[in-house]
Amino acid sequence: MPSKNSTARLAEVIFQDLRREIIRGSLAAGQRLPAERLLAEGYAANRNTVREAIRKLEQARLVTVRHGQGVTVCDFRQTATIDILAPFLESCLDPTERTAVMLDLLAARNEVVGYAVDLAVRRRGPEHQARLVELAEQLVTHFDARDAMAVALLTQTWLEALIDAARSLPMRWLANPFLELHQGLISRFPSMCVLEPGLPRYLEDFLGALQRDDAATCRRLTHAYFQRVDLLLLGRIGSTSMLSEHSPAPAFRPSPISAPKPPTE
Amino acid sequence: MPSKNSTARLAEVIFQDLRREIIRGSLAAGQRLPAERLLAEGYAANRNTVREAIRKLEQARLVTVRHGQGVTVCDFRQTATIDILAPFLESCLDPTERTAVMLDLLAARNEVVGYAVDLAVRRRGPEHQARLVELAEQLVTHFDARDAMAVALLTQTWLEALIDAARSLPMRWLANPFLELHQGLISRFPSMCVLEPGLPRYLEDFLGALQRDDAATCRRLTHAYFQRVDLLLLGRIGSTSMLSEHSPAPAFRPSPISAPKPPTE
DNA sequence: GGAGAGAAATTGGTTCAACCACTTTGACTG
DNA sequence: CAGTCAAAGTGGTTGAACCAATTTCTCTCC
Repeated sequence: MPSKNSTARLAEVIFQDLRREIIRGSLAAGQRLPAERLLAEGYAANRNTVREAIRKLEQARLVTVRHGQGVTVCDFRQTATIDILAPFLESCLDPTERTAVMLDLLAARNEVVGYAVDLAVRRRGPEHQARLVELAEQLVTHFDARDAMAVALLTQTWLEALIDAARSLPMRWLANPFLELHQGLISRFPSMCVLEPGLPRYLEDFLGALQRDDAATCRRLTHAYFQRVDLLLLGRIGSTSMLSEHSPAPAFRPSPISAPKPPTE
Repeated sequence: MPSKNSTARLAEVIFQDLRREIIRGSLAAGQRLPAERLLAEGYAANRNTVREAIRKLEQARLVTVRHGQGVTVCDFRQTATIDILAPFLESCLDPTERTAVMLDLLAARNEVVGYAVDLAVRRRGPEHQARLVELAEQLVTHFDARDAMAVALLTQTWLEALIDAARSLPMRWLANPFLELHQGLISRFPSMCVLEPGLPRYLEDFLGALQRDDAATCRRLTHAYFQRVDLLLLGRIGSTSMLSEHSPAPAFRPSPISAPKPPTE
């Protein structure tokens, strides 16, 4: 395994650290972040560096910044976007909530994929169809070779091809966080790569329905296949310690700040 | 109409300006941004201020930054997330593409809402149900009073209540960009507030189906209602100059930079 | 002349110190 | 006691300087 990139940018480290504190609740919603000068001191960093981290927190809708008043933590459960998924699964300390989010995430993913398939079948061009046929062949090849990792990576490509075929920018933008999360999970947890026995059958039936422009069947088949995959995944998650990689203690403790009353909105 | 906020933060202005340039294609995918020092000079700003803007672009997945190499523009059509929707509709210069995205957006919104309804019916608690009943009453009241703006705002609240009732964090995170966009549109374009004649009937039928735990019917009713609303909206968009508010010329012109070849990935 | 080493230039990353602008606080004045 | 205004605290911006990664180019050596 390649060692962690030793040249991590300090601003990025601070951003991720504060984000983790927010997700874990150490920095609770409504609470004020320590002043930039204090944060800089706490991280042994310069104020400008801290400010870059705060800009990223702001863009991720995890804090709101008001001139003269300070930086207040948002309730990320209410305000965040789907981008928060990966760091949430990484940092969340409550295994119950993490599992619940994982279940809901998989269901939502399947819903989005289902809609993408629907669009893809109706809007695809010849080049998209050729791409899907090509990917299906490669998938079956690696499936027969029992190469779970290759199948997982190609499944990622398969999903991207479906989204390309859907020719919908909002669809792509909606799906990107899911694809990114999927990518991150299979690269960090290779054991998440499963071989679902029904894969060749799914691909065959899918392409058949695709030829008939049968969007409903394509959607149903895809939904069913990924549900079976998710069942396998959940079985592994239940039996391993996956998703329980806890990050080390934060470099900064917001100790000298007694939780102030939520600011007047 | 209140004048534009005069105390806009410079870093935020630069961020939005560069974002607009990226969306419009003046800063094309693969191209390199001018060096931070040049950007600072172009905006008559300090380099640290420019860097804060670049951090936001990076967080929005519109650029990638590499030490020693520069800032390269991403293909936002491929890499962005649904957060880009509002600025895209604001800044996109191609009316054809803007309309296409608008149509796809509404369809995707209805798909997401449909899924939220499905979850909401199955997971709701008494407090959520009471909230929906209360909102339905208020909606009918304002509908009878022909108060289109109030109906639009309450519809927003209605959607949020449905998402709350779904009790799914990923669902909430998925829906937030849509809700935010909706909020921004109705506040900036009050003419987008329509009174769909079938609203009272929809609410009545919805609550009836809710009582019977009939998720499928609730989903179908909601989907149908919002499709009718969208039809009205699209009629207005077609007949007015809505969504054609072009921002002023950018403060910065990436003139001295001849498009370099895409960097080796 | 070509390959390789190394210096120089370019670019982002970080630091320091200072000052401006907005908000809140609280003491002072009437 | 109310209003005013100074002070404190906080984010916003600036300028200069230096560090670090990468690219580019030149020079040396074979």
